[in-house]
Amino acid sequence: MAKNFTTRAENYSEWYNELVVKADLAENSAVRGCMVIKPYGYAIWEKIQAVLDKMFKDTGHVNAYFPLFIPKSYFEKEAEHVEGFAKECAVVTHSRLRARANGKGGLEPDPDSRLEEELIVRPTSETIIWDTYKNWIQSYRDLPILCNQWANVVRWEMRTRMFLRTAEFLWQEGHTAHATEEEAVAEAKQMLEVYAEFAEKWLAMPVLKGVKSANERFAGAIETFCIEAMMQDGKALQAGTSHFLGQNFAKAFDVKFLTKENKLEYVWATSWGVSTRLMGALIMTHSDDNGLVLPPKLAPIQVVIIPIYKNDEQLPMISEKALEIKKALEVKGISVKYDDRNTQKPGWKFNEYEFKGVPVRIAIGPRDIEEGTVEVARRDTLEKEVFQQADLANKIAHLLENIQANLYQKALTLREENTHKADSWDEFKDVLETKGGFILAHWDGTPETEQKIKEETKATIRTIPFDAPEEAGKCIYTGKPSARRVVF
RNA sequence: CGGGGUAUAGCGUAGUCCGGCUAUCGCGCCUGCUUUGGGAGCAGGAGGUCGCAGGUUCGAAUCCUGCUACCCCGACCA
Repeated sequence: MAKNFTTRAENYSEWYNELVVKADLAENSAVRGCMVIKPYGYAIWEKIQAVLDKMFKDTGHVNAYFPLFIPKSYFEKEAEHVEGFAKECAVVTHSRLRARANGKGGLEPDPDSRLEEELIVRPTSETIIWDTYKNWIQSYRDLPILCNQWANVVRWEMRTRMFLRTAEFLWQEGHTAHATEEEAVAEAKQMLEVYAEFAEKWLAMPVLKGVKSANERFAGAIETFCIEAMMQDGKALQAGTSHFLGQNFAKAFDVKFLTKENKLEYVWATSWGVSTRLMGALIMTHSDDNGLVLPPKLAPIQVVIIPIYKNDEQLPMISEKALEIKKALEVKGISVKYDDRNTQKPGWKFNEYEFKGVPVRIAIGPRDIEEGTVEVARRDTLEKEVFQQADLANKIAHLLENIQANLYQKALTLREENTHKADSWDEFKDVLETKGGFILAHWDGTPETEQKIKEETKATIRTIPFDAPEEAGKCIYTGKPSARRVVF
């Protein structure tokens, strides 16, 4: 990726922001740190929702909905959890407004309406869900509970970025309750697999599956599994997490059940989530200087047809052919937009749909009508080719598959080119400085060492990969033995 | 929350140091004509509490004080 998307974009961040604006995905809201997701951006989110929702249901989950407000005291019940989220909560203190007392006009919270207990706008729903689950669970026959919630959450972040970290964001959060530790761990791992499959097959984004180190773990979890992707600037992005919560929340909310053997035991828990950040990942993984590049499987518009005509007499004939093509494509399940607006010129439209990342563009004009052809342009390579109209639908369907595969391969190649091994402290620092990207290195497994490495180099352990080969080595920092490499 | 920066039309900006005529220019928008295979040309037109609140001054976008919002870097995070 070059950095000349616009003359103003001086770094990757600016490039990304420009891209979001030009592709018409979202804009900053008047509300601090929040964003407005525009119709085209939301269409992508709906697609993500639809696919994930089906995958959740295929793995036995059901949807439910829990309250937006959480009583403050719920947070106080799980010590680590409250510590993790306390600094970024929106707090509701009053229930009504009144005219300002100083008589200058305007409104102020009515002091008489002060809430006895403040309500927290959910930053995540573990607490209120576990408070609810307590009432749902008495016996092993009530387990497992496999619920998912599609919702918005609020985290009062210091610094925000569209899609990647907004004060309010949309997500799904799964919360499950199990009778045994093994079952809960299996659930957490299964959902990570679901996320990884979604990322790779739908987003065309290769991910590393693994475990978070203790320092990076979710507040209140025993183990955090994650998928990590590499963006085009070589930086890592956490694209999804799945947590094994052990019995922490069951103990905090006193959720016990009677086993077959009539023994009272605490329930085992998991939670897992992905958010609108996935859209940020999608943008940063594939886009180029001409705008967004969407993988065909997620594009709200997969094919756009643009008529080219000199005068209004030519249009009906072209439209007839274009609509015929549109119909043939739609029969194949391809989503097609025919843009016959006479308010914009063809060149303008070409640019417009490139900004929007539409995978395939078909242009059809008088010349094509005569010769029985169309001009087909693919967004990923920007190549144009003349296709015969005969059997066009099959050719386009094939092309879409081809683009999907190509995007994945391109992203994978980029990751591989930017992943290096380091076997000594000097080599580690050198690679970090000169190459960046992911570094595979040995680590002694202690939080202290991780912390020291972070302090000295700013590098963090992104994940401890599941599929890392067993390989004896020495920690790059302390020289102590290590069984496998981790990803910095 | 620490460091740096910015705020002028829908968007991007000039002007601010050194106060002074009707606040500059480009994109976009509207009207008309000509155009249409890669962001059209010409002509005309509409659009402004110069972030907010005070202050200094004959006079403030410009100087002073306070506030707010946004952007970048860091810490934190999905």
